[in-house]
Amino acid sequence: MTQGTPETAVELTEKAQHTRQHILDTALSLFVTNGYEATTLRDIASAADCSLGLAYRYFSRKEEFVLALYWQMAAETGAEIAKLGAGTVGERFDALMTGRLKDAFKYRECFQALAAAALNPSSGVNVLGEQAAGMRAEVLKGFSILVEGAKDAPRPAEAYPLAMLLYAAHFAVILFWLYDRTTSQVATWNLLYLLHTVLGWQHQLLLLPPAREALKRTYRVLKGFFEGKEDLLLAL
Amino acid sequence: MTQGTPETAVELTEKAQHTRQHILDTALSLFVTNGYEATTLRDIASAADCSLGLAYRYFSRKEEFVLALYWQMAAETGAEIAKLGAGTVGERFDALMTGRLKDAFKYRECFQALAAAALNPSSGVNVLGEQAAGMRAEVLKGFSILVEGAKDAPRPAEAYPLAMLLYAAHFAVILFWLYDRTTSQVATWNLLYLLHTVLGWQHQLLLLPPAREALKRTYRVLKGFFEGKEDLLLAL
DNA sequence: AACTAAAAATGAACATGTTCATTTTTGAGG
DNA sequence: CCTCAAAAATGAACATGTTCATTTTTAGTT
Repeated sequence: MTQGTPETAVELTEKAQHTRQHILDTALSLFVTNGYEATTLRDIASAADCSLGLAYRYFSRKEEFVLALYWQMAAETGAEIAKLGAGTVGERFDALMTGRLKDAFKYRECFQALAAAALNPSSGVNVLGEQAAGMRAEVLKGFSILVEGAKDAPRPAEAYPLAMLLYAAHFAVILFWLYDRTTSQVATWNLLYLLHTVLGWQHQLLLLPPAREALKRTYRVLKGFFEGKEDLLLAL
Repeated sequence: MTQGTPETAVELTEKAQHTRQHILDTALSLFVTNGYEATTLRDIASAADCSLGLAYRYFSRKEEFVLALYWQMAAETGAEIAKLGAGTVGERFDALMTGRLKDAFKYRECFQALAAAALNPSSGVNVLGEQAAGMRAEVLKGFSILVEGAKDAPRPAEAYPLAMLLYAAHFAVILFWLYDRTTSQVATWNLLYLLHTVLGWQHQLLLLPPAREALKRTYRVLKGFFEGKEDLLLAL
């Protein structure tokens, strides 16, 4: 609910927490004013009035600063869903994403760097996979609530698969937004509105067996993808 | 059709071409054997029997090596589409992507690095945008042919929008594949099969006005996204 | 107060991508 | 064969992310 490093093995003393937070705040503020790439770790250390080595005591790589921010935002997503007003799945998803992206705007460049790092499995930054499993489960639960609490919720059997689909869509939209070069990210807002429309068909569509079957298959694919398991059920 | 740097302003002499190609080949082979990250530019230079500086004469950054590879594969995509057998849109798309991904397999890690760089607008590597416009147009034309030559091609008005959708889907599948941690990328193959199924509905679906409208809107969103223009028609 | 082990903090050293001033090679013209 | 400017090639120097051996501080115990 607060910030940074979930499921970290090591406990930090109160003083360490303070120092860590101070360095993190300094770093984020430098990122916002000067940009992520342009901010060197020496800049951060000197702005935070500490040594280079100390920054590395708390953040094992540069991306870790943004990762801390990401954890914070991911955690907030659950809370935001809870605050969502009544409405259809489409409306709730739209409202959620619009809000989240607006919040993230000032850190857009930071998240670009994070996405780049996360896309590189060898970078050690894992937004998906192992360590993130807890957070993923939590956000997924949030999307379940989003679906189940909607006016046009599908039948129970389809609710969780649909939630998974929205979870994947939420990542896709974030990626789209990060790389959207249209002015004011117009394309992203149009995409969200389009999704709004298409999600409006969801309830009717899922009355048809082929659509239900496709959703189930989509669910299996995404589950395999996010969990990264070998998924012994190979095909079909 | 051959390799590297399309629309490069500077002309290279024959000797320069040779040297460049030699360095590129050396680099790619090192990438494959030792991995992209583990291969330093000093490794490349020494394996290619040249100085560090010379490598930079031909490749302004490390990612440029993989970018050259990417251009080559993107160019081949057009040729692969032409070779595609008869079949439905779904079958042809499936066959194309399966083939392309199998070809790309040995460079998977390289492309991960490239994707990471490409995702970072500040990195100067642009797989989309300006310089890539020519290649994009060409590949898009390829997808048009894929659609129009299919047994279940939609009506002409919908062909190009559908081609654009496939173009976007092809990027999405590549990204999915790059980050697919299931064994042998099973999730990706399942995804492709799923898309195969869903694309099988395309023809019937596009007889319905709402679906046609949605496709048209999707087209507009994607067009804006890829061209990165401000797209004055703001909403709806 | 003295001692001490753990925690916190330091900064020099390193690796590697990148730049650049300089040198060497090439090849056309006289 | 000589000249010389352009092309090709060099390698030292730089910037910055990262590591690590070392020093300083902290806090609990005697």
